[in-house]
Amino acid sequence: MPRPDTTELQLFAERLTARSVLSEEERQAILTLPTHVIHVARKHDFAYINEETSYASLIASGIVGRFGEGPSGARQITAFHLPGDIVDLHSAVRPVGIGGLSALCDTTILRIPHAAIRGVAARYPAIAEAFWRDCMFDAAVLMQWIVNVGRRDARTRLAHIFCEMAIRCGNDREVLTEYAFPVTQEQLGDAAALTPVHVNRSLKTLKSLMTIRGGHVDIHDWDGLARVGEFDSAYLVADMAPERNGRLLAVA
Amino acid sequence: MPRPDTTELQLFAERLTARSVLSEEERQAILTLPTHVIHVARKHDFAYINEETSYASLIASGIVGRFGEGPSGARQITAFHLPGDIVDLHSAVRPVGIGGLSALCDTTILRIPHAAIRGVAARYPAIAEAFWRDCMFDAAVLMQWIVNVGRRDARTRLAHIFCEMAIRCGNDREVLTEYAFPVTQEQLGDAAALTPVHVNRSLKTLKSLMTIRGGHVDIHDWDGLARVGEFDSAYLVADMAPERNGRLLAVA
DNA sequence: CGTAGACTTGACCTGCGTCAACGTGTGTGG
DNA sequence: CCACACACGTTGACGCAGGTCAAGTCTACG
Repeated sequence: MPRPDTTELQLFAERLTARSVLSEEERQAILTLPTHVIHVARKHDFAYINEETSYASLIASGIVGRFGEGPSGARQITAFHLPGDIVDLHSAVRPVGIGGLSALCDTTILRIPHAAIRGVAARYPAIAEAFWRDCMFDAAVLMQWIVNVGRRDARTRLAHIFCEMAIRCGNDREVLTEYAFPVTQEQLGDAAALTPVHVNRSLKTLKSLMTIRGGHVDIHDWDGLARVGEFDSAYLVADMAPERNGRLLAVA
Repeated sequence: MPRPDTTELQLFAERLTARSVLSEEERQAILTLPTHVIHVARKHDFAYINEETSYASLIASGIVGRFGEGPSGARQITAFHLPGDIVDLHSAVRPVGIGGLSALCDTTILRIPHAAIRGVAARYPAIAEAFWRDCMFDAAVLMQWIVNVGRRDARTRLAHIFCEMAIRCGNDREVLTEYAFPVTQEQLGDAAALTPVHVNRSLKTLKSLMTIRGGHVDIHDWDGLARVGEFDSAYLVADMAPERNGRLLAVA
């Protein structure tokens, strides 16, 4: 009888194999990772910067934001994480909180002990490689986020975020012109480095291209939105030329 | 007879061993990596986003900025790299440019073929782990950069950058109250998401805490600068508790 | 000693923040 | 089934940090 968590681990395994080449045995090793379910209510933080951890967190459902904050308490969201993401895979190799983690809506999480993650990575070098590569995709997103927050105006920033989520919600394969994105305008502001008031005003100027209502995004004009958002999906998608993503570290 | 590049590889090896535990044999494997020297004149770009590469770039001397840019040509520097850094270690596992690379001053670079990097990583799992960990330190810096650009005012942003460089120039061990940082105010602006004019004005308000002149930074009041810059070095420094940084992936 | 790139300074402008009030929807208890 | 509360969204008036434009000044190097 299959364990109840298999479905969520499968999501994670799919994400990995979309970017890296894994054998069936390796895939099975991922799917049999031990997990422990926890629930986090919306707007609750469940990890803090510089905190030491002994497990990684796989999102089963919901949305998680990683954030930093200034002494005044002003938050800056540095990344959104969706179901199937391990929000802190990096902690396998440096088990220190690199930022806070907050559930943006009601979220359920599977905790995976670091020991187990390190175990599969040690036994299967191709898995270690896949983990490392996955972390590098996240880093690519971070760089775009800096450009977004640093060099674009409010309208453009928001458009860019909605474009990015449209791709990521479609599992980096297809563009979803409609997807669930249950965040408040205040949280959008924390991500885009804007005040909630200005988010509201800017969203109105995007009305012909996209709308968000009740946590649901509708993109009416993808090309237009991508143009306004100065969005190029290249940084997100893995082209799966096997010589790029397959077992580069495997001993000959 | 030692090869001429050994000195620079040693810098890189030191950086690795400051964060990860490596055996003498593994250290030797790093030091005997094949390299090829190239020189890049100041203000010249030598890598572009989405470009495919077959080597990684170790800085022997000089400073390199990674940048993104908007369609209008406005640049945003997302990271500074110093001698001893491999600016694109991530490319070992995803050989696609994640951003442009520009020499901020005259810079000499050692190119190391991906094949060689993958070779040592495959032969020595502890080295693969060290590489991965190193990339994660860079990611931690990226997150702080987002907070910096998103949520702080001009004066604070600049102070934060000078604090970060004071630690990094001291090899993440000591705070240098004086260090070489040969960048123009325009480049500082590209990093802090400010115009050169405003960088100039903001630097003047920091005069009592630090000054930069002719590419040389003098910090007159470290505590004051760190306070103004809302700077906490925890994200940069590796505490070397061996159970955190040593050979986590080594098979028992 | 001239020229080009960096730095400086001033005057003015604007995108976004701030503050404050008012809608709107949804879930809860009576 | 209503009402009331609370969180979220919306709108307007106004202020300011930082952008923009433009004119110097300094410095290194040929």
